[in-house]
Order: sequence, then C-alpha cells, then structure tokens
Amino acid sequence: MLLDRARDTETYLHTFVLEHFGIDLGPIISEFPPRSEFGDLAFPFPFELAKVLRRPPRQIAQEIVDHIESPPWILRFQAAGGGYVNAYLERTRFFKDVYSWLGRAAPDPDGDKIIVEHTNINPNKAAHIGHLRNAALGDTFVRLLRARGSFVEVQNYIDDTGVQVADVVVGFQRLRKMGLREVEKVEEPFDYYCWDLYAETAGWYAQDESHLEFRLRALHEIETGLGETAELAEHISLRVVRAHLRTMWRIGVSYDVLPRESEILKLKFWEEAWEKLQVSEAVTYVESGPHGGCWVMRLPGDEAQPEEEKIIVRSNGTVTYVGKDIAYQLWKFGLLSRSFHYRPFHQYPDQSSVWMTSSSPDSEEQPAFGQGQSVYNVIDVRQSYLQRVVVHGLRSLGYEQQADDSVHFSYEMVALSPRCCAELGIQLSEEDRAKPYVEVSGRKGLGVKADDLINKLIESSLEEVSARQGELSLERRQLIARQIAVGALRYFLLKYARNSVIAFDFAEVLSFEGETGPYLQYSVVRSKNIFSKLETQEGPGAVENWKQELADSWPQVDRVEPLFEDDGVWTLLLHIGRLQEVEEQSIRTLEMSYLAKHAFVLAQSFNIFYHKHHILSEEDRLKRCLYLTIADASLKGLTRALDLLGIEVPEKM
RNA sequence: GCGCCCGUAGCUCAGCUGGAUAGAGCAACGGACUUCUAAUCCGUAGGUCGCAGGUUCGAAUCCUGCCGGGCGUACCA
Repeated sequence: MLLDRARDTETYLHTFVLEHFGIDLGPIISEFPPRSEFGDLAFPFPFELAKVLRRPPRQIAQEIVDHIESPPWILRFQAAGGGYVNAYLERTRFFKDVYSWLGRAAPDPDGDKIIVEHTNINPNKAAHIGHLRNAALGDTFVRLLRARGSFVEVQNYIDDTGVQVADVVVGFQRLRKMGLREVEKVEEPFDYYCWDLYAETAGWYAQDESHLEFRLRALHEIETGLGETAELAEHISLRVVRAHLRTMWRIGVSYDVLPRESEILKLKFWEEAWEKLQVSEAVTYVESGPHGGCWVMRLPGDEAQPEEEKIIVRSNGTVTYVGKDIAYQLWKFGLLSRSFHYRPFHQYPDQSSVWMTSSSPDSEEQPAFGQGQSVYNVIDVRQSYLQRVVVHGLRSLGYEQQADDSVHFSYEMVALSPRCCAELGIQLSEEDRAKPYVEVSGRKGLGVKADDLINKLIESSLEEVSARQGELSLERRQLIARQIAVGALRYFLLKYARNSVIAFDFAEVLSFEGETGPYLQYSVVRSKNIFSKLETQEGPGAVENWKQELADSWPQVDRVEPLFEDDGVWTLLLHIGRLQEVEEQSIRTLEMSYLAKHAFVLAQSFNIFYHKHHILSEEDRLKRCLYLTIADASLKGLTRALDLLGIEVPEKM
C-alpha cells in the first residue's frame, strides 16, 4: 500500500524534475524517514541534482517544494535536512486504501508452477532443531508465495538409499542382531530409537575401520532394491518419514509430495540424465592422474579461482550424489522423458494428503507433480558448492533458463551454545570445547531433538496458561499451550537473518516476552478482546453499527484527518501499510526475518496504541469509531502476518 | 592455499539497493494494574559499529589490506 504511494510519488517527482529543470535523473528513489516528524516518505534526489546543477542540495530541495503542486494522495511536500524532499500523505485517504486492502481476499493460485523443496531429512533418525529451521523457512516462504497467488508445489526429498539409512541398517543387523521381524516390533518413538542407534553405529565404525565394510555392503544391497537388507532399509525409512511428517505437522508444516531416491534409481532417471550429459559433452572422461578412470564435470574458473573438476561418475562406475542430484533437478523442471508414479502416503488431520513416489502406477489417480518453471531448494549454506555444481550441470546441458531459475535458498546452521550442551549433559570433545558453538551432528548424536523441544515448550507454556487462564478446561488450555509453543518456536527460528548462525539456547526459545511469538499472539488476542467486549456491552449489532458509523464518518475528512495527527496512531497505520511491501521484499530476498521483524514492530505499535487509548470508553463518537477501525486494521494486519509466519492465534492468553 | 559467511550495547540480534541524532529484545535500575488482559506500557543507564586506509557532499553499509571466528573446498551424502 505504502509502496504504491511511494512509486506514484517517485514518478510524479521524476516528471516534475524533467519539466522544471529539464533534467532526466533516472529513477527517483524513495526512503522511509527515520523519524515521523520528517514525514511519511523521503526523497534524497536533490543530492543527485546538486551534482548536475552545481548548487547546494538544500536550496534545490526548497526550490522544488516552492514550485511543486501536491498530487491528490500527498498533503504537502517539505524540504528537510541537508537536501531532502519529504512528503506527507493525505492520511484519511491512505487509511481508507489500507483498510480496503486488508479486506481483500487472497488471489487464487495462478501462473507458472514454483517448486519449493525443503526439510529433506535423512530418514534414519529423529528430526532436530536444524531441520526445524529448514522447515520453518521453507514453509514460511511457501505461505508467502501462496498468499501472493503463486502456484506452489512443496516437495520433501527422501534419501532412502543413502549412507545414513545404511548405517542404521548396519546398526540393527550387526549391533542389535535384529532382522526385519524384530525391528518391526521396536516400540515408538522409533525415530528416537534410531537416533541413538545411528550414533552408536558411527562409534562402532570409529572403533575399527574394517566395520565400514558392512556399510558398503548394505549400501549396495539397498541400491539394488532387492533382498532382506533392502526391505529392512525401506521399513526403517518409511517409519522414520512418518515420524518426521508428524513432527513437522506439529509446527504447521506440510508437503505435497515426497520424492524418494529409491524410485529415482528404479525408474532409471540417472541413465537418461547420463545420456544427456554425454551427448552434450558436459562430462569428460579422465584418462590418468588422481581422477583417472572417473567422469568429471569441469567448472570454469575465473580471475578469482582456477578451473575445478567435480567427479560425477567414480572410477568404479558408480554415480556420486551430485550426479543423481542433477538428474533429480532435471526431473523437477520436466526435462526428463520419464517421471515418477505416485501413491497417497499420508493424510493430515485437515484431510489434505501427501503423496509419495512409487515405481509402479498402483494408484488410479496420478497427480502431475514436477514440471516446475522455477525451483527453490531450501538447503543449508554448507551445500552451496554442490548446488553450484548442479546448476552448472543444467547450464552445460543447454538449459540456461532452468539454470537461472534454480535457486539455492541457503541459510546458516543451527549450532549449540556451550551452555546448552552443558544443560543437555553432552560431553564435548577437547576440540569442540574450544569453539564458540558446536555444530549439531546426527552422527555424533549431538543435538536437540525436535519433538523434545516442542514438548518442553508446550510444558512450559501450559504452566503459564494455567496460571493465567485457570478457569478454562484442561483441553482448551492444552490447545492454547500448543499454539503458544509453536508460536514461540517458529518466531524464534524465523527472526534471525538466514546468514546468521543460530547459537541455540534454551532460555531464548523458552522466552515468551519481548520479541517473541507469544508477544505477537498476545497483541492479536488483545485486539480481538476489544470487539468481544464491544458485543457483550452493546449487543450483537454493535459491530455492524460501528461499520455504519465508519462509512458515515469518511466524508467528514476535516474532522477525521486531525485524529491521525496522533503520532502513535499514524505510526501504527504506516506499519500496517508497509506490510505488503515487506511481504514482497521477503520473497525477493528470501529473507523471512523481514516479515518476522515487521510483524513484531507492528505488534509493538499496536500495544503502544492500545495502552494509550482506551477505545471502548472513548466519549467522542468519531474518535471511538476511528479507534475501533484502527484496532480492526491492526487485527487484520497482524493476523495476516502471523498466518504467513505459520503462527496461530489462541482464543485467550 | 583458495572460496563463501560473520565481527554493531554486558548477552542475542536489526540496520532495506550508501543518507538525517546507529535501533530492538533480554539482562540491570526506577515507575504504571478498581480500566478493552501487566505475556503489556513508560523511563534511566549502556556503543572508538574488529583495526587501518580509500571512494563520496555523506560510510555500520561500497573497495583494499590486516586481525579474530565459522563453514566449504571427498572417487561421503
């Protein structure tokens, strides 16, 4: 909303400069002034103009302000600072625009398909906090895209034939002496059981390197897809995947389709990709040297770095991860002639369902997954190099457009602070102790399991809810506690810029005050309370009456406008008006923290407003009506922001 | 070695494509609940923006160098 006004004003000023000075400055840039006294929009272009005109910027700004006429949406212009032209909006008009924007329904999905891949947890152990960050980022991004009207498909890739699953298979077979029958009887939580077994198996390898042979053998058997070992691997991965789906559902994350690596092997995606790579000469055979006998892809160097070689096919003829990933990326864009079959895998409590790939068409209905126009891979920053190789693969196959539309949505890892390790009773190695924080590691069993954390959060919020809302039934309090827990968790995971390493700390996630999810939820609950109180005080027609009053008040602009002079009120409206722009900015920059921060700023402005004005006891009818409308706008704006962040609003707090 | 990222208040972090007096939250201290809920609000204190140069009317922001830290650079995924 505010952005539209800014754009309009930029164009308007550009035209003015052209007419008045005869200078085409190029695009005029607008900013948001640091303080509200400076106006609602700021334009620093007189500084640029000063270079051309060789006159002081302040003088130029003044000249512009003296000669320019205000367009309908601007109240006035003012010269300020060293040479700014600042604009003050017609506030009543602006508020009407914002308010009607808030009432608009979300557009239906339309246009090109966007594929967002996230979560991608190895199905061999319970999910941990690092995975939660990935899922929260990916899911929020998806929510933003969908709210904008984009057609989005959410994929969660399952590497069910990789080393990690093989390790747990080895653990069951060699350490536990268990076959499929026995493993089936392992009690829930199965993913927790695997968590420990995985770390134990890693330790067992470390004891004696010859143990690694078992891994290799298991890996081969799993890749063939036949035999008892492969069967066991599938049982493990499917059970763990179900656990992951449940965990992620708890924080409001869901998927459309789960493509599995085993199907990529069975359906021979790689073979087709391999043919393409050879025909286009994207890969070359190395005769001798350290990479002798391998097929490699050459990454062109530049001034900064030399040419690099990445092995695609090993000297023993097997494909590396990168190779398989290129094939998979090709499929996502619909660039392979073959595709998966699908079967319904899991139904969420809201009746929506997740599909899993299948090697045969055993379900009547076969959805058209894949064939995206653009692909976002949400993967942590450590995989940047590999992602670059994959994109280069597409490019060298001649798929320039698809290479450009392959986006690595990267983010930094979640690490454990030393204090956190101490709280968990984790004993750190000498090496790790010297570090400011340690990486979460499934192999070392080092980390906070997602469900443990969620449980802890629920427990803690239930205490708070019971202390405040003791009269509610336990069931209702539990629901509220869950909502608050998820709010706290998701906000915590989203408030950091994606480049920032989160040094995980229990005290911080468990905090419900200040810049936290519950603070946001609390502000919405407060604004809702105003309207429920209004209805209990004045009867069921009260809301309708207010809306009628509002419609009648708009024409009295002269009376309404001064009410916006209140600094807190106006700041609040500006923040609501900026929401749309912040959403777009978050999408453009893949920075979910912008949205999170803005939601907080919005809640903060609302709380200030709420504290300053007692709305229902306001005696001036016009004021009361307007304040109600502002509270409603805040409610709508905040709810919208929370919805995008995947945070629900509890009935009471 | 090379590449990417980070260094801002005691702590955790913002600071959008260079702009006006560098901001939040937590922690500390002091205040505000007969009111639409105090998970809130108000105030005080706290910063050589790692260091040194450079570009610019203007640098936390851009460039170069250095210091400190993290990650990557596998015939692992």
